Amino acid sequence: MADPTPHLTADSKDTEDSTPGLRLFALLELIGSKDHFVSLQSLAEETGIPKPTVFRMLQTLENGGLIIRQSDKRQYGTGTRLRRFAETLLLNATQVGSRHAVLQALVEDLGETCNITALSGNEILYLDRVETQEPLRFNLQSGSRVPIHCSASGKVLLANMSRAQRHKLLRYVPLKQLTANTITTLEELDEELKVVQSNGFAIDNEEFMSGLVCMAIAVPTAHGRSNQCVAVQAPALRMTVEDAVALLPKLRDAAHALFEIETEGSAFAPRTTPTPDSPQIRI
Amino acid sequence: MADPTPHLTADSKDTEDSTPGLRLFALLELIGSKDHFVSLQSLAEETGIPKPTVFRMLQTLENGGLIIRQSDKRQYGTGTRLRRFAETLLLNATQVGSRHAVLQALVEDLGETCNITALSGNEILYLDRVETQEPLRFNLQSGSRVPIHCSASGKVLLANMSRAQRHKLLRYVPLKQLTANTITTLEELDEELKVVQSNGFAIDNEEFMSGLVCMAIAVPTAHGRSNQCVAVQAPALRMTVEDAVALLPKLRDAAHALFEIETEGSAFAPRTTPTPDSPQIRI
DNA sequence: TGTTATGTTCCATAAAATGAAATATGTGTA
DNA sequence: TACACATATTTCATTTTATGGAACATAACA
Repeated sequence: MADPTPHLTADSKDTEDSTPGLRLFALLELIGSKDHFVSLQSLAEETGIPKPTVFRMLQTLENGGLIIRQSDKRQYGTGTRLRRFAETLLLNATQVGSRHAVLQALVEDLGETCNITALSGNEILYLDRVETQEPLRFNLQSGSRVPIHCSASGKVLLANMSRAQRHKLLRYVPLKQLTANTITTLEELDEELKVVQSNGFAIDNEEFMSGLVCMAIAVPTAHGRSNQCVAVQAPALRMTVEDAVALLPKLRDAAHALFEIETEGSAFAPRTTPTPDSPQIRI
Repeated sequence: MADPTPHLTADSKDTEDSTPGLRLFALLELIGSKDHFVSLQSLAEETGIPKPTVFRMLQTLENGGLIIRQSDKRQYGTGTRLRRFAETLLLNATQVGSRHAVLQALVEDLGETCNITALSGNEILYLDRVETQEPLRFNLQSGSRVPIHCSASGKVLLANMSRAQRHKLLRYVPLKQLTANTITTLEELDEELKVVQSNGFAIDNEEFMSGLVCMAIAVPTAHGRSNQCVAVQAPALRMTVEDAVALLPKLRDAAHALFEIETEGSAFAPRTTPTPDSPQIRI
């Protein structure tokens, strides 16, 4: 049975253990999150997975050298291979590091919270996020997801797609009304996206959450369509739509920096953004 | 269609893939071992696994939030969940017990606060920390982070990188001036790193915080570059740079002990540090 | 010694992984 | 525009693996 209804996991941090491989990894995460050795029994209890199954999973992990058993054979802990993996991973996360640095600099410059987002499935995924120092701010974790039709990032990425592609994607996405401003029909959305496309940026004018204004532009790519955005957001009290538009040049600079990070190797990064100097902006 | 490439993976990366779960993890390792995004094709080639299979595996990993696809959907990289896992793992690994013990012994020996640190993204992460008994001391929690360019650990790890990798990482890291001594230009930093590399240790001479002196050396690894440091720190009033250098041998012993803990299994631990007996030290 | 908590094996069944081949999608070129 | 080529995705019959209830084994404890 193909599953026509995509799961909107929203912000639930439940690990979707849809397949044995991911279950195995989840078990690994559980073991790795302890600072002490753990018994089969406790793992079975904590995960709710039957003991024989956990037993076999642990056996598999041990064969792989990912976990080890203490001398008495009854307690499990993380293995060398796993720790080496973790170290290598962090060591090579230089892209993430640079990305984060760009975001941080942008936030310090603008004084408002900024995000790097990506399209994942039919939702917008927060890749990274740096918060403003202002006491009044909205709280969204890096790694969480928001709907595509009522977020600035979502609209930018949709506007970058072909009409066919977009409609295919939106087919199973309910255009849920989250605030009074949320766009809830395909026709209206198509209209809005035309504006977005011609402007080169998208505004979320309290369409996702009342009182929250957001602006996003696409991070250019060397080839193909963009799948990432950089966005700024703030309470409507502090940032009007006009204020947001005024930040555009700085966002563009950041987007370009992100582009250069993505295309790291290429010594010379041709500016692929059309970037007309002064596009006529319609709001 | 002549197939010039024999199916044996050239890379010797062959881990006993006795089961799908481990194969999945091996794929994850391969992706995590790159400092750039990779295509399905290249993964299929490198692993020798047929494309449709790799495709499904990647799909699984993406569903689990372990990897993400960038821009044009054709390149894969490590996801948020995976990096969080790596950090948690290093912070909580089951050998923290022994690790902590080594640190504790070192602190008792030296009489000053010592840390174990790791690189995560573009920051230095405090993995563990034991405080001196002295009443005058600086307060930094285990789990907190400091900038890479003005910490002894950061400089050691940067010195261990290739020039290209380092510059990629530093390109977007603002070299913020935190004290009068902070190095704030790439040129000066490059110079300093040469010294660090030749010395085999790094000094933070009140570059991060006024009045705080710190020295760090890398914890050796069996394979690849080091991602961890052991460091000692103290108020400048109590420890001059010369004092710090005098502690070098004891730090080296501790680093070696940590190395042995990390590689617990391997009966014989070859000393991978060059460790020339008396390197000419430039300060 | 008996009792309990925990670890391990068995096995019929359900679920998942597999990869060759076909199809689709994009990318570069005439 | 069309065409060739590379890469990505879907399909599907088949093999392989995972699953968990129940039985069995072993260590821990009183």
